[in-house]
Amino acid sequence: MSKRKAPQGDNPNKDICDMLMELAAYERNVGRNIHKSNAYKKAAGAISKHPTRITSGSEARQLGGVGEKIAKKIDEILATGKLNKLEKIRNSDESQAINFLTEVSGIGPAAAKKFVDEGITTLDDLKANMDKLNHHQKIGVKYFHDFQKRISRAEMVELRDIALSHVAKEDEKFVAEVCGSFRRGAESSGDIDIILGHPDYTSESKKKPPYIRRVVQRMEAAGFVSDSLSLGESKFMGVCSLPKSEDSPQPAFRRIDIRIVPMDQVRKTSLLQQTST
DNA sequence: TAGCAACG
DNA sequence: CATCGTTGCTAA
Repeated sequence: MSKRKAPQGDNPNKDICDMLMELAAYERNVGRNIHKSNAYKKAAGAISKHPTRITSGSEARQLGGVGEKIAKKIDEILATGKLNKLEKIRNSDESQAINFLTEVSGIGPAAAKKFVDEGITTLDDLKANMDKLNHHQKIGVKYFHDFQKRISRAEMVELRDIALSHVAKEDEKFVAEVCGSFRRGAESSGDIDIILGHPDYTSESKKKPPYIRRVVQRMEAAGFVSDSLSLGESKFMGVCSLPKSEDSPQPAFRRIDIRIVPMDQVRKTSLLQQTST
């Protein structure tokens, strides 16, 4: 489906660009220095447009966006194939802890940095400091292991059927579609994403009817939805699971998103979203 | 209430 | 692939 980007898929300086982009990510997420980060990004962007292999830092400087410091790093990369600073960053306890904490739903770079500064670096640390977490983060900790797991297509079908039955019970005029990778026929998905439309809500409508809240309330009452991460007029993000049956253990808890879009955009949106998860 | 953080 | 819209939280 998707084509080549534009400049060149065969970047002769890819190794350099990758390392600069990694430094950019580090400066943004750990150093919390957006300007340094942007400088690295700019340099990487300029170099990626260069059609031939860079042979020295000073050559790179001609391209613009590359100054003395980055030029020196390029020399080191050309000489040794790696960057000492980057090696140290990769191995640092701080980076590893931040990278881990970021895997918890609701913890982004800023919160991860703050926790690490306070000495909170592991899942157990988080569990011992639940009072320092917001609601979303608490859910992220509670279901950390479940959220790491993929959802088989068979389970996705079950989740879909349950979810759509609740939607239909709320109002049979709803149109509902599961989008994301499931729609493309993927054998597993990371979460379940449902798009909702209703004939009484179109682009022309002035106000958004409280459809989402009603649907979610019904799903909660039925025990299908167990937690809410956020719930607004047009979007719900939360947690659901298959019903627990007698002999089998409690099924995994899954992330579920429900969005309502104007009726005339349902098809367009669900098709557009096909590239996520 | 504005502005940041996080998600998708 | 980055950007942006939606939501929640909190400082002022």
